[in-house]
Amino acid sequence: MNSSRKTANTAADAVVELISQSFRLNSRLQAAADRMARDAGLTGTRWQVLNAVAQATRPATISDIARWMGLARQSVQQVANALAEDKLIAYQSNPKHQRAPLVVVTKKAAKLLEQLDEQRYAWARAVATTLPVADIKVASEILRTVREKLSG
Amino acid sequence: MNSSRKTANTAADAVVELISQSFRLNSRLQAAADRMARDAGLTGTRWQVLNAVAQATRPATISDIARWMGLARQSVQQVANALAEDKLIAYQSNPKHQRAPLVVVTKKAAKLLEQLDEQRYAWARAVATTLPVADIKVASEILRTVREKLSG
DNA sequence: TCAGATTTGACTGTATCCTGTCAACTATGA
DNA sequence: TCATAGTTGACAGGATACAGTCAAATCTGA
Repeated sequence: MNSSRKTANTAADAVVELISQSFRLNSRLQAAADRMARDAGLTGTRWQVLNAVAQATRPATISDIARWMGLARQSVQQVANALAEDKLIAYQSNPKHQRAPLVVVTKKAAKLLEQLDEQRYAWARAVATTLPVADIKVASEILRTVREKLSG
Repeated sequence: MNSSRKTANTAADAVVELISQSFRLNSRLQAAADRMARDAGLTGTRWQVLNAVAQATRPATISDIARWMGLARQSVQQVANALAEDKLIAYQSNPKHQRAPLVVVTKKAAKLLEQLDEQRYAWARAVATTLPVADIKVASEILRTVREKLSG
């Protein structure tokens, strides 16, 4: 297979190459997340949704979570309903919108997330070795900026 | 929603943040690819598989393509079979392995890819504006290195 | 040479993830 | 106030993406 594409000469070439790397990395990340979440009885996706709910600075609606993750509203809705079935999240009535309840994680889920967070950091420390922190931060910023250009 | 997480203090923090950005970006990229491929009668995924087949330096098997993309073998197999149904790829007998045919794009697919490549570069040029090329390349390298740490 | 390990495509079943549609609810502006 | 536009969850259907299993083909090492 072609593992080394031609060097990027223009900014557009560099962006195309970055997108290619992003796609290829994401497949591996999803697989890694699936493996890690498996012991906890979760899938990578359910973990990500659960994590997004937990990380929200204030109780959020399904639509809020979906916008934050960049996924379609209905994709998150389906996963969230499955999580609610398993008592990992709970819906609370939303005074601002009768039809759009606020989502919170249950204690049961909080414990799972705590365990998974340890695994995640152990994994992250292993990945971080030999990588310059400054470069990692540059990469984060680039990804964030590209995403914002797509979201707007 | 929580749009600004706490600043990464350690290398592990930086990696966790990078992964989060990668997931969120990928959702948007997939959506953008789907939109672009739609006019050509493709989905984002079919375009990516088709592109991987076309980019291969030599005729590759489905397993080769899957390893390159980072997806499960059977995931690519299913998409490839659909592409073959639509006469966008063709299977050629593989002298090295009777059971694993080599995959090539058809002329029909080559034309589609050419059109899509123009759209992709126009898109990439728009995204590239205001982004330092050096930073984009740093990001690419980081993503590539992280992926390789996961593949091994 | 040749038995065991590995690779591969087909098949099955489950979990995402998307688009589109609908009705309920909310926000906006005249 | 009130008609209209926008948002939201439920539902349906199609397209990935995965794990697991099987049989055929290939590879490996003794």
